[in-house]
Amino acid sequence: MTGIRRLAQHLDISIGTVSRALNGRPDVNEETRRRVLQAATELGYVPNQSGRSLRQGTTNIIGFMMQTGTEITGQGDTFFMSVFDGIQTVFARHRLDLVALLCSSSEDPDDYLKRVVARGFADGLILSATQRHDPRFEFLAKRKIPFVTLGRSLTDVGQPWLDLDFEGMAQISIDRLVARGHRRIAVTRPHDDVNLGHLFVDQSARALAGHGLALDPELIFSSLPNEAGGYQVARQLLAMTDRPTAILLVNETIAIGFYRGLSEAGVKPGRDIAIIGRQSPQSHFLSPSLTGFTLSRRDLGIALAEALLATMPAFSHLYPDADPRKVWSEDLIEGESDAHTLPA
Amino acid sequence: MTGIRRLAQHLDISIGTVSRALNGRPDVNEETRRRVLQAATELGYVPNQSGRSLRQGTTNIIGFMMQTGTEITGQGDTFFMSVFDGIQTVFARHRLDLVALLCSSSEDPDDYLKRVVARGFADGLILSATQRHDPRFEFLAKRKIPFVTLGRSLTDVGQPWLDLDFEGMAQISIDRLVARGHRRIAVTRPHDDVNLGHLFVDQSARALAGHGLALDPELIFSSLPNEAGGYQVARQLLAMTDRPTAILLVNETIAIGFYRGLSEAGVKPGRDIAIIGRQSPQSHFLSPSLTGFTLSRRDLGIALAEALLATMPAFSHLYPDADPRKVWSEDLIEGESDAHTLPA
DNA sequence: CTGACCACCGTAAACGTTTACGGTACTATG
DNA sequence: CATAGTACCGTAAACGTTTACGGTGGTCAG
Repeated sequence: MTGIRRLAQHLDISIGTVSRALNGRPDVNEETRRRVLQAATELGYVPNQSGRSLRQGTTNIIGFMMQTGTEITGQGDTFFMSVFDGIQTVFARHRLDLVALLCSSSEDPDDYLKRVVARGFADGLILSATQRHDPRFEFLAKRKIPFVTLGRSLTDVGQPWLDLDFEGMAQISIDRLVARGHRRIAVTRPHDDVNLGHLFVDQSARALAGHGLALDPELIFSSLPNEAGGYQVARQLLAMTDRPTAILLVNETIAIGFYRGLSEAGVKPGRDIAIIGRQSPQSHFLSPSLTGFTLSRRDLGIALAEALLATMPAFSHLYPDADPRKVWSEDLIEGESDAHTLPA
Repeated sequence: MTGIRRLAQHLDISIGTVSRALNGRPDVNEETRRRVLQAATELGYVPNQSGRSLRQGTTNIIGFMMQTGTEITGQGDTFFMSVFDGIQTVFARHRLDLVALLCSSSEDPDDYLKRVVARGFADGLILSATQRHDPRFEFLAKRKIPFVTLGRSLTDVGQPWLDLDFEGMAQISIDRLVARGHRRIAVTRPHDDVNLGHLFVDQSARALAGHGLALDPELIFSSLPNEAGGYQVARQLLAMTDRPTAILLVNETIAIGFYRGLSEAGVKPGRDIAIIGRQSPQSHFLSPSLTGFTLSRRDLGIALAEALLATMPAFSHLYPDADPRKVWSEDLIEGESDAHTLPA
């Protein structure tokens, strides 16, 4: 005798009543419910998830899909850890288990997702590393699997998304640098077809145009979104005959490598070149200090979780006014790296 | 009509036969098996995991438990990503799904593990961030849940483990530095009760003793295992009146912060102080280049996976000679950071 | 007193598998 | 021809839940 049956036998009531009592159904005497609950903790009863899943067709699992290898995630991975933390706190409230689904860099993300879905693994998914055209969205929409994405995409199937305000960052950065006299301003972007690259570069160009300036195509640097990428960008930039006087770094981690590349050539941030980037736990150890954007990754995670729950029928009533699509502005932390000013 | 029943009806055979055919049982005609397999792909049939789990009492899931926050994992998290990658490749061969269970830094790892186990989540577990005394081991052993740990512990319940050869690294480093004339050699260790700290410091002391030297307790620096920790160590070290002439860095990530702290004071690695650390993707961007240990994290992951499978009854026959307990030696990559030599 | 209503509870089916058991038809052996 | 053996397949139980449905006993209004 195991499971709910054991509990029922012990209390000398039926398993139906036990189940109802545990699941908070109204049609059960409060006194019996109390007894059931007590016996459950006493006997250490915990419902079998397989039985429950089989019956209800739901797994109580939410998957957060990421990709291994910093070359792909590009945020130094600690970014996602913090976001994950925020998501976890929300789901824990609803007894939903959050797991990380790490797609190996050697596997196609689309195939990986198909496997996960075919297995009926999760009730909902959170997708990151969204591509500019992302076939995963259509796939999930067709299967009617609730999901939310971290990052916008041109592929729109009506799913909720959250994203960082890359346009805003570009605009603020450009305005700031132009005001300091810069005319030749470089920007970086990830090497692959991830959407944020387009958003960032395009808005940088528009912002420059607003000042009557153009974005020189030569000054758009594609890089791996990690330290190595930043280093490469520095080398390329230093090798140019007509160097830019300022640069925008779109990724969090590349500043480390970029600084290194500069210092090898004796070029000092804030004195010889102006830099605006993104803050990270690592960037605090850069010198001169980095001027860069920052936000609470944990809050972002919380918002992601709530956006997903809002689309899941079983929970949507709890989050009636969750923002289905929102851009998160980052705050600019002023450092020394963009102090470089040109004469008017 | 759904699932296996639909398939059976479509083929006009019984569900039992279908199941046997799909699961590779011997007592089914090869011709019918072929037909079943073909129909399965045609109709896109994929067995329901809940039904299967309920019947077999197994989930086909392996969990890799880590902790969020670099303050805890200490390896810059990219370490675990690579290990994860290796594990994944092995499990994929056996149709086991690997998920990452990320314990939030705000939750007690023991409680988290209990929740996971109570839910019957996984058939096996891989534990990281092993403490010197780790109650999780006894808990899992009592429940007879197969698990393997990345990292040794004083708590021994007979579980398999893999670990890095911290003793070997300490020995080699000390020998090397002593040969270069160093007498006052500092070591770092994580601030908490994680086992590797003890292994590393103790062996360093023994190695020094082998040369007739003692490890000055003042030269044992506890630090957070991240960039900030390395920076703090540098500050403390520089503030000492009787500075060490060499130092061993036990973590991968702290070199970044340590270098920064030194450079602020104009102290140059390899010229003013000798440093031996651990290589990481980030450390390649340090200058002067870091002398440090390295190993294939992916191979480590593969070995971890095989060690776990060897303890699982359903798979143990496939890995008869998997090493249940093994220390992985790292290779020393010679850089410039330990060039500093003292006169005899 | 009768009927309706209500609060609570028990019964049993259903979810989709796997697998022990037994049955059938055919082959080989004496 | 009788028997044993074999190859293959169908039947049905079991895994642990949830939940629709119906039943029981009580209360209360008419």
